[in-house]
Amino acid sequence: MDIKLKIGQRIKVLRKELALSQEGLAYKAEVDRTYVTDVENGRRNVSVEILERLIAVLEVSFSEFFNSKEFKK
Amino acid sequence: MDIKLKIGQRIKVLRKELALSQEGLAYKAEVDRTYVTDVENGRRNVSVEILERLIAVLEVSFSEFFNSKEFKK
DNA sequence: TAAAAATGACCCTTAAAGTCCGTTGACTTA
DNA sequence: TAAGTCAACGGACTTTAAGGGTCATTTTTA
Repeated sequence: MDIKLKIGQRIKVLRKELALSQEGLAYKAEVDRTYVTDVENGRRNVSVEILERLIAVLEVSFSEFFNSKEFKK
Repeated sequence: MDIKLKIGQRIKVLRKELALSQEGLAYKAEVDRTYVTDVENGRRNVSVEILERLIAVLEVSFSEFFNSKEFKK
């Protein structure tokens, strides 16, 4: 599966665990509202600085974010 | 420390473990040699697709790449 | 210790990342 | 009905990632 989609799905799962809307995540991470939709649907090749902002809002470290079975080989 | 530099340093460590030159890594990952220099020195905000190519050459998964102390909180 | 190899730094394109405006449809609640 | 939230999508726009040329500097090795 595409890395962009894996990341998008992981973000979506973590976002829902926090009962946050896409717009809420976007606001807190200071990215565009429509951008979050695209990222979650695997349509964006995010840069590491943007990813850092998103996963900070999701309250996980890079290590935790990628410590999920879809990122293991 | 800046996320770009953390990633750059991690790449450098893994690259040296494989006794690979920046040019060798660049060639295998199909990116420019000078780009690898910049990435390792924390001057590039890499996208996840480029990062995927680099860490594939370094023979680690995303999970393994980020399973290093600098990425834990 | 000189040559060769590897890395670093600068600058300039262009392809793509990321923003911002809007609309639409599904679902919920009053 | 109506009004609100949420997600998806499109088009136009601005900003920046990524590619690539060249030369300088450091490191390695013969």
